Amino acid sequence: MPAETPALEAAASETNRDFIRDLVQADLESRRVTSVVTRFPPEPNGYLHLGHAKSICLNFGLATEFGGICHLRFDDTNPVKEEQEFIDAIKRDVHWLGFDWGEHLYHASDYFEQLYQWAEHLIRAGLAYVDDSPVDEMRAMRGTLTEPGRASAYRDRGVEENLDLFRRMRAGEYPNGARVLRAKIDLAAGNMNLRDPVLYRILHAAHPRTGTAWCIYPTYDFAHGQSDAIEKVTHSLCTLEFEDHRPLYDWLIEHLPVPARPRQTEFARLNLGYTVLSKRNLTDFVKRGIVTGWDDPRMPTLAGLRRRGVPAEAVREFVRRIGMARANSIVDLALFEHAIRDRLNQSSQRRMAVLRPLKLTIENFPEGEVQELSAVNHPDDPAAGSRTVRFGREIYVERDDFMEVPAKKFYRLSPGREVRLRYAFLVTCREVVKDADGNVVELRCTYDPASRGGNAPDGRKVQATLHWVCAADAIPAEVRLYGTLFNRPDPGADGDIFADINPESLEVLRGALLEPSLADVSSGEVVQFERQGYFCPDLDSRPGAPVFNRTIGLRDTWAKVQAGGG
RNA sequence: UGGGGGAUCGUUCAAUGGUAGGACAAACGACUCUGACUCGUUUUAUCUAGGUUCGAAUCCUAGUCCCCCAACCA
Repeated sequence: MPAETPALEAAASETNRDFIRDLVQADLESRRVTSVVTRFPPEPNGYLHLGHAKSICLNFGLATEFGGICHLRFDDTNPVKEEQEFIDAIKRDVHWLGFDWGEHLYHASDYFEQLYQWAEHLIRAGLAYVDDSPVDEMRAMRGTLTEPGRASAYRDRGVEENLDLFRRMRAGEYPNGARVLRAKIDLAAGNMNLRDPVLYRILHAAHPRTGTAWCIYPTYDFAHGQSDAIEKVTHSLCTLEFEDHRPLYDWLIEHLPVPARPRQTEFARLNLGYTVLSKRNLTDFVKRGIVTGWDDPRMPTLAGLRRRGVPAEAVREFVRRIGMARANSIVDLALFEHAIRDRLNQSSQRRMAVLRPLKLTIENFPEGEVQELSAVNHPDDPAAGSRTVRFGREIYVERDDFMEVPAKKFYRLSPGREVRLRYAFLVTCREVVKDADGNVVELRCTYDPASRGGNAPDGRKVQATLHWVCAADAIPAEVRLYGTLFNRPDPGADGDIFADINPESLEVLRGALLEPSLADVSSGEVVQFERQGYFCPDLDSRPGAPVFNRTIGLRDTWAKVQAGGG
């Protein structure tokens, strides 16, 4: 066995292997690098979403596994789109996801002076020039996918003139768009990124961090690789659409006196069914009021998921399960939902709540009497203990748990049928009370006093167990049910993403009734409403007026049977 | 039609010349004081056509299809 580096020993085996981890491992073994430095480089022009979570888990995870470090670096080179609010939100969300950059917080804007000096370096080397062409003209002269570009009249300016003009650009002598600095590479290149890409543009705009110190800003291509080099990033990981930029990334690293030679590796971005993971689209939804904000529980943003009650562990587990590859794909939403349920099933205490109440009166239960019953908080975790629930003559059950004319395979409550009320008694439906319009408004039942706790002494079985709340002490609440924001797995595939918006993505239930202990659920805590799903208090809750979000429903085999025409 | 990538169960990720495997989904069954959870069983895949080889998802050749690129966005 060859001596292993500490970094290799640190690579834990419990993590899934993928081509990037293999590459890092190989780089370590070949001593191309001696330690691992990665970075997560968000642009602060919006909130982080699930797609970013994949990148965050990759970059921070890799660093942890190989004993390296991961930087958080804001790619803040476009003050027109970037805001402090987004910087703050991004930090909050990365932390929430469970990662810590420690002291390694950086900004591309920290390097503006160095980048500027390097731009002058390129000019002196005859590898960059100031172009006065208007945008339209430059676009026209760049050629097309099949035709080469043409040189602008300014391409052969002398070094001194270029230097002078570039310095004047910096000094603020020209308006936006008047001139740009371009690299001099190859106007006939098949790769459009090499047709003399723009390195600097004039932007008279205040930057969240540098204020008005600058009026010229480097483009992504000029800032990113050099920032990686300054930070001595060993593995610069990005998504597939930057693949074409790699030759430019390498060209700049090669022609500049940078302190390190980082390498870019691309992986496929995450796509999720019935979801949009594009900051541009998400920004539109916020601006057009299609959602209530970046943290709307229907949004695939980390802030939205957090508000909805999705645990960070579930997001990490999901990312682990989807793997890492170079092939474009659309991950099944069910995989994400499974990760959420899997996590919540372990961590959530059980409670009872009735979403759509139907009154149930127990005729042979003494008027005014209240019984105290014991209910376990978690069936698989005795340490979670139990609580007391009160039971009386009048209770509420779920409307969906009653059918006057039971469908095939429906084995809940119907006239004459006996069911169990969880933790309480067996009850039998004796009579159905309707209003003038024929709507069922109340069930009159009898109970078996000997079945206290839920089982009859004679051992007879019932087919269903129902959740319920006691009319005497139930607390009213608003409950918000969420569906997907889109009504097709590939929103926008026909060109108009707004046409695919699901108009029923939010259902608000105002008459829900909760067992009293639910008044004490703290924010951030997710509980299971038995037989229904996982719910958490929303930040819209007010004293005496709780609002709960449904994080996700339980798997519902009965609903499937019904949908199948049962 | 230029350049760069990619094609493996329904979905997604493995298998790196040697038995095509896992997860999710689906179906069926067991269990059940949650039609949940859990457990068991089952179905289904190497883009096509040639070639190399004892042996090919993997290597070669030729096709087909899909994605990205013509911002002074990232």
